[in-house]
Amino acid sequence: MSEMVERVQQVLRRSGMRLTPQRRIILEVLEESEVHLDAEALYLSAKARDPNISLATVYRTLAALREIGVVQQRHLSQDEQRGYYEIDDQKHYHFTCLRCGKVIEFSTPLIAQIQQEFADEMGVQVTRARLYLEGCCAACLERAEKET
Amino acid sequence: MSEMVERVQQVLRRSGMRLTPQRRIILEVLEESEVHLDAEALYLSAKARDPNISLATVYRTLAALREIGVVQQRHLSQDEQRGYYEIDDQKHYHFTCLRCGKVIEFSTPLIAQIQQEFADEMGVQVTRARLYLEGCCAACLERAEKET
DNA sequence: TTTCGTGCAAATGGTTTGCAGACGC
DNA sequence: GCGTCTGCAAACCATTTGCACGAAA
Repeated sequence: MSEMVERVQQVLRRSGMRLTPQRRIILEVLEESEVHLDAEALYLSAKARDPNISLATVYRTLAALREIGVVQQRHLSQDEQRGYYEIDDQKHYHFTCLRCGKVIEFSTPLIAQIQQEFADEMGVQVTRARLYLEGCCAACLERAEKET
Repeated sequence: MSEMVERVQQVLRRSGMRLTPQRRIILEVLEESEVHLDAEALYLSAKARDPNISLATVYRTLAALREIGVVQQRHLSQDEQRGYYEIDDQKHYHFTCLRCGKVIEFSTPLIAQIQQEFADEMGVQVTRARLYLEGCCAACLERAEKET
């Protein structure tokens, strides 16, 4: 069992929840995936390991994992209402190419600074920051250039 | 006619679209609203001025306005899939209190810096940045304090 | 008089839920 | 055994769409 899955088991336990085979599969798929998965994609990958798993279980597991802070839901583009899911390793952010859909992850210390400054100024507590950049990736820029 | 509405009319024209009474009402509601509206709330406010207006028209208008860059759709909390809409005045961001739902708008020059640095580093073009902070507002922090 | 926009109602699609059985502690 | 979890199917709800009519250039 991966270190991450083990950690999640602890957290689940503390909330009176269980690490079932289905939940383990979903965690593994999330952990191994290179790309950002929506519920349907996650369901299909999970189904490959356990043909009996149901989409409802995927959603319920995602809800449970979000509740305990293990998984984050993303809205990668402003024009999409579907959710994408990933293990919450906190401090990384996303750039989405509006042309080809490619997603690039990045990080920056400036977000922590913004968070800090805003919290100090307003007397609030900031527990999460989401930053999404959108635009056109290098490959698409190049392709657009050629077409001109 | 407000300056903003007039400006929008130009942009609509350029795309072969019209500024109908319904669209004007929706723009006015968006412009005058203090809070962030979802489609349903926008529909109700618009209906107060024109009882015949339909929810479908609200959605179609929002889609049109987003297409020409006049309106932005927001996902104010990670746990909500419903969209909230506002006139796109670009450089301001949102803090949402997860306890009471209060939304605070703010701005910071650091986002422009992040955008710039990322674009330079990766050779991409960044056309939009969305930043959402979530946490607990001052009032809710205080209330929580008292309850302890 | 052609094009674009609207209202209505029905369809869509992602997500949630009720229920009865299965499983883990 | 008790309480949690699952699969299935039905329900939900925000959003979209087809269609026939209405309005604007």
